[in-house]
Amino acid sequence: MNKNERFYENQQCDGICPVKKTAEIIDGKWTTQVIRELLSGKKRYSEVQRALDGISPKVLTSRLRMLESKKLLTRTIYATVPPTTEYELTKLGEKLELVIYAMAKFGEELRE
Amino acid sequence: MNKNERFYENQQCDGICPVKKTAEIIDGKWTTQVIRELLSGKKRYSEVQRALDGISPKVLTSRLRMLESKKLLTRTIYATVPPTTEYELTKLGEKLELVIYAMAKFGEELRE
DNA sequence: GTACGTACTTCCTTTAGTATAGTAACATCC
DNA sequence: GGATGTTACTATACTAAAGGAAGTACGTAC
Repeated sequence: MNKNERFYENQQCDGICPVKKTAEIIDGKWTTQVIRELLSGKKRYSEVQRALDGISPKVLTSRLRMLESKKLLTRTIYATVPPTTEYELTKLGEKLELVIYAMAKFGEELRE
Repeated sequence: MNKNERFYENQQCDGICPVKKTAEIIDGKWTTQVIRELLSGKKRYSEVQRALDGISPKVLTSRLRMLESKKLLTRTIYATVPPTTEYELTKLGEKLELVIYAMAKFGEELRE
C-alpha cells in the first residue's frame, strides 16, 4: 500500500472522484447484498429474493435495473412458462468482488 | 483470493453479515468522502467542510458523530477562541483504508 | 457596531425503503 | 372446469431517513 499511500488525497478527487463513483453504485441498504449474491454465479430473480430475506420486489427490481444500466450485470429473459429471468455479473461487475471482499474483512473486525 | 473465494456465500451472512455491517457504516452520499479526508491525517471540522465541496454542516456533523459513536474516529475539542474541534481516525477507523482503496481502484475502472 | 469565523441546530423537502395488492400466462389439482 | 399455484414483475400508499437551505451562539478584530 506504500506506493499508493497518497491515493486518497484531494487533488485526485477533483471532478469526479473514483471513490465517489463507487460509493454511488454501492449506496443503499441492499445493493451490496444483491452483488454479493451474484458473485457466486448467475441467479434468477426469485433466487435473489429468497436469499435476501426482507427485500421488497420494488427495491430488488430497482437495484437490478440500476446495476444493469451501469453495465455491471446482464439480464436474460427466457420464454419459459412462467417466464424466468437470469441475472449475471459482467466482467466489470465481477471486479466489485474486491470491494465486497474488503468490506467483508472490515466487517469482521467489528465483532465485539 | 482463492482461499477465500467462497467468503461471500450465504451461510456466512446469516445473522449479521460482515458485508452488511460495513455497508451500514459507509452508507450515504458523504460518509466515504469524510473518511477519505481523514485518512490523510487529523483534520478540523472546517477543513473537512472546505475539502468536501457542497456538504451541508448538518450532514457533516451527523456523519462525524455517527463515526465517533462507532469508535471509528475521535473528537477532540480545544478551548480556543473560537473553539476548534479535531477529528482523527482510530486504529479501527484506519482499517477502512483498505475498503476505500478497493473502492478507488474500482472507480478508476469506470472511466469511459 | 458590524463583519467574520467556527461549530453547530432547526426546518423543510426529497429520496429510499416497506407493505401490500395486482397482472399475465399457463399448468396442475380437485 | 373453476380454483389455485408459479414467476417476475408493476402499482399504489405510506413512513422513515437523508440531505439542503438557512439560522444560531459565541466570541474576536477593526
